[in-house]
Amino acid sequence: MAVTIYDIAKKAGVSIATVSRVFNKSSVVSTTTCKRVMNIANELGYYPQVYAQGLASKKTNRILVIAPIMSNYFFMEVLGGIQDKLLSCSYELNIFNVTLGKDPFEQIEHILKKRSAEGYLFISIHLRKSEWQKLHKYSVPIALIDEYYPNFDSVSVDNTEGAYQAVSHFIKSGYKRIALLSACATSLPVRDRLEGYKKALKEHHIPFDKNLIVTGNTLYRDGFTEKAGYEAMRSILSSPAKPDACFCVSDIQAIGAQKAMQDVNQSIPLIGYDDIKLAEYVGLSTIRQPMKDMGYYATQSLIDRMTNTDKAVSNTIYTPELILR
Amino acid sequence: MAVTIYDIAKKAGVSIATVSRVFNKSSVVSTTTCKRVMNIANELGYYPQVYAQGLASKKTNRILVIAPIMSNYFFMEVLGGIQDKLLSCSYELNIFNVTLGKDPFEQIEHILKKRSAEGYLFISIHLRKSEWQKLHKYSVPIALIDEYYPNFDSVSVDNTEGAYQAVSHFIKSGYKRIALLSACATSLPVRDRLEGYKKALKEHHIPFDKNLIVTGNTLYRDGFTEKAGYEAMRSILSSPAKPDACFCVSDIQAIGAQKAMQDVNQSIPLIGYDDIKLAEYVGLSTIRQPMKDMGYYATQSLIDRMTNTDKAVSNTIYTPELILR
DNA sequence: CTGAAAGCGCTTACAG
DNA sequence: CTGAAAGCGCTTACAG
Repeated sequence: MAVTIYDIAKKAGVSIATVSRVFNKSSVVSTTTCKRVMNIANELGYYPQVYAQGLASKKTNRILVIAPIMSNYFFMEVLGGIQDKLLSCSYELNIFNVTLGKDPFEQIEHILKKRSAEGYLFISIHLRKSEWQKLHKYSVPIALIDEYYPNFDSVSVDNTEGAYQAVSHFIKSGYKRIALLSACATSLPVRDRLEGYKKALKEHHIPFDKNLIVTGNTLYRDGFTEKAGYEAMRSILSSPAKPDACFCVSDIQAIGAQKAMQDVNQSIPLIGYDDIKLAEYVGLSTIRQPMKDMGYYATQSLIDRMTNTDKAVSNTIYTPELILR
Repeated sequence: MAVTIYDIAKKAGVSIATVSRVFNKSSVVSTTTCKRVMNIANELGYYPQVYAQGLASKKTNRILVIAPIMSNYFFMEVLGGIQDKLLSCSYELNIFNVTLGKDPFEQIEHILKKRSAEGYLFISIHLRKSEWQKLHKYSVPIALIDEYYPNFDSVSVDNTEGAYQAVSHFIKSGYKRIALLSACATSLPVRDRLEGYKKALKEHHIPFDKNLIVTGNTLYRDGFTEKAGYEAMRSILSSPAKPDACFCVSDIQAIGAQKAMQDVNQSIPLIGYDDIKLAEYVGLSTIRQPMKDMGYYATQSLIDRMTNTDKAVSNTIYTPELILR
């Protein structure tokens, strides 16, 4: 049997209300009783039961991270930032994985209805406007990472700008036929990056050629895999009118692409996206996203909202940075 | 206000006990009332409150993963396996990060005392025998991944064997001065791999030379980083008596090591450890650990124990596999 | 098959 | 500063 506040109360000769107050740091308790209670609690090895606390106080003290799949680089880094921030708070962190194949909105709505957390951190969750609207009606603290919607606090990176930088750099270096190694087009960041790609071309009066947009066949993880990158690059290199440079929507795909180039002993300049830690070690040029910071500040702004419901909505948009290697 | 069983009970004209039974699939409820209750629950958008359920039933339906840091490759893959298994069960997954710098045993003991989960999955947690002994006294279901202790269910890989395979392969290929690119010596797997390294040397009558054991200066994450690998390889390559091959205790370090070799334009054969997905794409030979399977089966054996406390303890030990690239 | 009732371990106005 | 008491939303013997 676990120790309860009743055990402590009895031994300390006080009421359970007092014990409860001690643990809630309600400053009204006298120092002496506070100390006595604490000592006895330690002695008995007391730990408050989260479930009882939650039920009684109607607070869960939990933050729920909602994300597609957790085992990917971007997510890992963002999560690192979230954890860093949470270290200084007393919130517990839960993670919910949106199952692929099922409607994400439905899953999220269910989760929200369960009310198992006080605040929600959405990572790379992309919904329709009408769906965001509906979620907004739940009027529960939500912060978005890697997505933007005016009604919610958010931290994202200007994907259009990132792609624009990469492609512009190629153009300025004299390249004309620039391939876009893309991923699943349902992904919003992917679409934005395509925008940036087009914008750069247009600005330099290079006609858009849709044959230069290539995707791997592997659709697992929206195509953000080494394998998908490998496949796409193989197909790029074997196409009749070979491109002379390639912008790739993620580093992980770019690493697959590098391998493909090596395997057929051909090489064109490549720029990836994300700047995952590995990029530096495999000599990959890329567009840097401050992933860790994004996690950190999104968490901060979520907590701010949780403690102050009517603070103004903040939408932070980072500018990505071209890293040449 | 969230919908409760009271609301449903009233609307359905039954008692709350009946509503509760419907949701607990207690088969004693008549099909007609069951349907009626279900319909009303859906209509009202009812979701049971986990905290109330937990308090009343004294069950949490949670599994807690306890691990050092989550943002590393090994952890990610193992977690993938855990999640795969959990998909078919109704347990919720929580993750607790052991904070570096503080005593891990103390942290774990606190967590266990809180009793916030019904089963615990330890990933890469290495304690003293006396500490495992103490944890065993809590008589709560615990399964170990990447660690072995006779009293707990566990899934691990024979680290000594893995290192032995790698080093033996080098020796058979004619190499004599084989460096060991190591990591933090407090890590049990690292120590076991050192064992295997020594064993292979001994068997082939090659004297052990401790100058061939190299570690990076970066101790972050126990030295399992690209950076630490890079540093170590730089120092290896600049040592007076340069080795002619190198076995590295993790792929992530090996990738750093590859970069180091490139930077100084030297190259010696390298074998890593883990077989992370990237290894294939950077052409890294390695010792494969079935990380995903480990997560999957450890979870399975934990759940088995949770449902059947006195099943025999199972210690699964995988044999690693040499992958040449 | 169903209901009344006690209880899970806390929190928190309300008095004093 | 402290206590008595109600209540959080469920579950589960115990009767019937």
